[in-house]
Amino acid sequence: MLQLQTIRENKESIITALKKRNIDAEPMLSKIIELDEKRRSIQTELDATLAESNKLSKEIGMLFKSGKAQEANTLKEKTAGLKEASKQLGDDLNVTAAALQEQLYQIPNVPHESVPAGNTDEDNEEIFREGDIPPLEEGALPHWELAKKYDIIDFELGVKVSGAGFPVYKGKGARLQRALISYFLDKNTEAGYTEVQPPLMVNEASGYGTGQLPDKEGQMYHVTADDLYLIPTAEVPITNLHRDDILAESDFPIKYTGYTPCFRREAGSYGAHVRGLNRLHQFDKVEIVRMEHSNNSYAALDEMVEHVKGLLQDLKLPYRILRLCGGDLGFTSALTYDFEVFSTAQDRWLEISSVSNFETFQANRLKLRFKDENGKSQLAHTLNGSALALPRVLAGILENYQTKDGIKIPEVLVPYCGFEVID
RNA sequence: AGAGAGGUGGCCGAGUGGUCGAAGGCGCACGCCUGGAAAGUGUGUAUACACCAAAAGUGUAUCGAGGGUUCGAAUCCCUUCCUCUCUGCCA
Repeated sequence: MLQLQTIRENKESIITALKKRNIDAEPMLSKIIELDEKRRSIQTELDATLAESNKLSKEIGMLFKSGKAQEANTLKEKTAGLKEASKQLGDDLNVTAAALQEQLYQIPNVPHESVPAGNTDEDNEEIFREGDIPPLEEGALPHWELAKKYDIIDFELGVKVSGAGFPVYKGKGARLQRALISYFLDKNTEAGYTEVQPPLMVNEASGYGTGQLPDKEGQMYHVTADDLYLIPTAEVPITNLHRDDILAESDFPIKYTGYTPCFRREAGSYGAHVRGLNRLHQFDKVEIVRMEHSNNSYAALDEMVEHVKGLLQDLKLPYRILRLCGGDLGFTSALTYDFEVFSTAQDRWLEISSVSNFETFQANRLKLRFKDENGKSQLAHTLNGSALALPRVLAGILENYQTKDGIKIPEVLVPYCGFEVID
C-alpha cells in the first residue's frame, strides 16, 4: 500500500512509473487525493466540534461540584447540538476513510526505475546467465517420466490421498528433498540468516500485512471453521513476525530464513506446463526474508541475488536471471529478479526463485517502522526471496543430471543424501 | 468442546463515572554525583490523525475491537476477538 503523503507529493511521477505496469493510475490517484482532502476537512471540523464538547463537559463537571446545578443544566442543553453534529461528522469520516482505504488497496507498488516497461514475461530482461547446458543422451526423459522410472515421486498416489498437485515423494526422492532443504537452510544460516519455523496457518491480519489479502484471496486455502489461511509462502508468517513493530536503527539488518511447505490453490492452471512438478498445490520452499533501513534495501537486494547465485553455482545447474518487466511484476513488489533453471529435457526455463524488494509497500500495511537518527518513525523496507523453491530445483536436477546409469546427485548434496546416484 | 479468570503505556502494575494519556515500579535516554563504575539523584520517555511552510505549539482519538448509556466512560451495559487456568480430547 502506498503512503498517502507520497501520493500527495508525487502524483505525477507515480502515474509515470505505473505506466510500466500498463496501468493508467490517474483516475485512481485523483480519486484518492479527493477523498483524502475530504477526509481531512471532515477531521478538522470534527476535532473542533469535539474540542468544544469536551470543554463544555469539563465546565459542567466543575459546576456540579460547586453546587451550581442550575447553570450546569443550562450548559447541558448546549451540548445536544454538538453531540448531534459530531455523530454525523464521525459517520462521514468513517465512510470517507473506508472508501479511501479501499482505493489505496487497489494501487500496486510503484516499480523501481530500473524496471523495464512491458506486458508479459516476453518483455522480462535477462541480465545474467551462467552454467553449461548438459548434452543429454538419446532418450532423455522429462522429470515426471524419471520420477516414475525410478519410483521416487508418485503423483497418482497423491491424487488418491488428496488430489492433483499433491505429489508423494518416496525413497530416494524423499531423501533428496530433505537433503535440499537441509542444504539450503545451512547455506542461508551461514550467510547470516536466522532460521525460523513459523506457523503454516495465518490469521487474516497477517494476510493483509504482506498483501495476499484482499488482492489474492482466491489463491490461498481458507480454513473457514477457524478463519485461518494456509500459507502460500513463508514470506507471510515470517514477514509478519514484525507487524506493528517499531525497531531501532541498530536492529538492522534483520535476516530470516525458514523452510515451510507452501499451499496454493492455483485456480485456473492447466495444460502441459503444469505437468509433474512444474506447478503444485503443495510444495516445499526455503525462503529468505529481510527487513532493512530504507537507504540500504537495494544493497540488500543485490546481496540476496548474489546469495541465490551461489546456491545454483553449487548445484551446477544452468540458470539465468531476469529483471521482471512492469507487466509481470507482482502487485506488491518494486523490483523483482526471477531465477530460472534450464530444464534440458523439457527444453524450457523453470522459475525457481523470485527475489524482491517491496520497499515500504508491505511495511505500510504491516506498520513496520523504525526510529531514524532524528527519533522520527519511518517505514522500514521488506524484502524476500526463495532460496530456493524445491520442486523445480528437483526437476532441474533430475533432468539435467540423468545418465543411462541413473541420476547423479550433485556433489554438494551427496553428504546430505548419503548416496551418489538414483538408480 | 465444557467451566472459570482476564485483556491498561517497552515491561510489571494501580485505577469502578469528571481535574486520567492514565499513579507507582522496572527498563531506557540524557544530566548531576564519581578518578571510573555501581549506588544515589534530577529530567525526560506511546502511537495515529488534523491545523501550521516547517520547528515549536495546539487540537482530536486511542486503556483488545465495535456499538450503546451519559453533559462526561479505562471505569456502567451489549456484541465480538484474543489470552490464561482447570476439566475433557489428542500428537
